Amino acid sequence: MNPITRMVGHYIRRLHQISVGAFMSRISEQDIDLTQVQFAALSVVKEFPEIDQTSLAQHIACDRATTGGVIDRLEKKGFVRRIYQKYDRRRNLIVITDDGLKVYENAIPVVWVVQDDIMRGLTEAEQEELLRLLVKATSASNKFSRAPMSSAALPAEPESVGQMG
Amino acid sequence: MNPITRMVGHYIRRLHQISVGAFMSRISEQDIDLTQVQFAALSVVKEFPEIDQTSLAQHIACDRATTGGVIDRLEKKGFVRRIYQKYDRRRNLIVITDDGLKVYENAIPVVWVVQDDIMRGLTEAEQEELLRLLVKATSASNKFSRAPMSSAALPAEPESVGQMG
DNA sequence: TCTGTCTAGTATGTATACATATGTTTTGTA
DNA sequence: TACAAAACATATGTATACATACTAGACAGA
Repeated sequence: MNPITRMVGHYIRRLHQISVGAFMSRISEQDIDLTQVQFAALSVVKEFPEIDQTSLAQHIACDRATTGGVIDRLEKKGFVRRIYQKYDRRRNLIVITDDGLKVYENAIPVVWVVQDDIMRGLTEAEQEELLRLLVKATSASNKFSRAPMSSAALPAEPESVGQMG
Repeated sequence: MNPITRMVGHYIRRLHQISVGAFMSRISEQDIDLTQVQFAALSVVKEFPEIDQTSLAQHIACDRATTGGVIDRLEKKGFVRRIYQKYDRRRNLIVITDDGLKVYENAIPVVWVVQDDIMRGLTEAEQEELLRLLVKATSASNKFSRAPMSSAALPAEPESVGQMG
């Protein structure tokens, strides 16, 4: 048997592919033009109006360069706007548009369908356990990634690791 | 709390980032120039000498275009060679080089360290359970991805995957 | 005020990941 | 044998993902 079939990383990569594929498949069915990451960004921008890009990056667990690209594409579609300020000209503040809000709310039900697609091979108890273990593993290993999720975006894990982002 | 914190896809993406980050971190410590996917490709090429790119793609669960790029980079580093044939000029057959074999074998111990990095926040029982659920979920949802893993690359008995080291 | 440091965003380059299209070659079938 | 169909690799374009480097701006201490 090939060694890669014993690598947990291989299955994580695979499940990520499946997750992305399922999202794109289900979201296309509804004629919605969003990716998984763009949806995550929209949801954060909706919850925190006038958030700056660096804070947004921490919430969606991307680095600043990647987040800039995500915002570029969302802005091009008219789903968010950048607000340029006077009192701190380094910062862009991001806000969701009416179109963005509409798209976001239409996409929410899709998320739960995708959730089921990804884990449909598991029993209900297994689904809950997988989610629990994913949350636990990501919280514990947060420091290994260059773009760690912000503690604000983590579900109540007081001893979150220092940011490197 | 933000809805993305309840999305399983978000944690899968996050754990994938962590997994890739841990691999690059540990592999760099050993001055080895390989990515996770390149390692997977090497391991398949070593096990199946003169494999063609499409079969390789199925084993590492990438599409053909991506796999072509992976082979390009491995070839540029001198870790694999493409063999162009006469009796079927559509196919490239891939073989591992001596350098590739050396690098591959040096990288193997790193994989188990990474395994531990990724799941270090979990108990031993939880680690086995996570791996089992990942295998089960990926097997069940295989059809949702555009680049499904070939059945040949899937473990015949999921239980055996849980054994590490 | 000046200066060094920090921060925010961007630019560039590399690596997956995949859709779609193209071109070549082989194969199956009429 | 001729031709349609399938297979294989590649080309192009888009989207994460991140390292590194750079610019501009803010800020704190001398």
